Amino acid sequence: WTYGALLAACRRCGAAQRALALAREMSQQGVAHNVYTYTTLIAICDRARQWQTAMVLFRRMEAEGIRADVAAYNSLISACARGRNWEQAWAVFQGMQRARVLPNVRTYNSLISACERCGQYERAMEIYAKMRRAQASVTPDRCTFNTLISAAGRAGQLAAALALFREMEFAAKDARTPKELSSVAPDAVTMSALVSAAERCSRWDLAPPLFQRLESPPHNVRPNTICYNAMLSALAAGADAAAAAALFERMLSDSE
RNA sequence: CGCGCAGCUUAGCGG
Repeated sequence: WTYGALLAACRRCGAAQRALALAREMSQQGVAHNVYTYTTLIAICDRARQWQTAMVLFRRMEAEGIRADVAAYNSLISACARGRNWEQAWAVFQGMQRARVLPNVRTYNSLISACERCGQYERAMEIYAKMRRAQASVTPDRCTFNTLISAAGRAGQLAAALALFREMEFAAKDARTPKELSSVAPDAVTMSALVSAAERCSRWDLAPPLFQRLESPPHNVRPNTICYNAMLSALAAGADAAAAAALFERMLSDSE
């Protein structure tokens, strides 16, 4: 409906208050909410770090007899993840299975993200294994790997982070269609996650080669500001002033 | 023949 599009637009613009006002207006005018408007509202709670409110909305939706679909569950799991509550995220996932709603790659990515944010690297890897084993097995995408690399880096598991990156490279090499390739090819997020992982594991020496490998063929990743910041941070931690100065020059010339 | 914004996932630094 037109209200649904308006709510989505509010979310994209970060206008959470405006969206909530719109939602109330809908109710007052007797316009029924549906699974799309609820999902948008839950996603707004997600970004606003209000996982409890997200739970309330979800329950209200169910109480109104609206069946949650995979996207509705995903937005709720994501809200729990951002709220650093992996146990709640897992509970929602179990409820989803009881309701016989099939998880998709975003479901697993959000669960992995919940573990990552809670410092549960091992658990993140278990979920990764689980998603591939499931009867309706789900193919990991770039986002799955990026999140796992970040989790490994935070856990001080640099070897694991590098192994995940290698898996990613293989998946990209084995891609049979452009669509498949674009779903797994490393990107700027991969680059910053790897550089940060090297820094966190005190292997500053590995940051420049990783950066270079990502920006070279076949990956051809274009570093963005976040990548440069991650690199500068790693070089600073490694006390490599000369390399940092050189990188800074490049950063300035690249932005032209 | 494919694609086409009503909804869901990932990275750095500073504050």
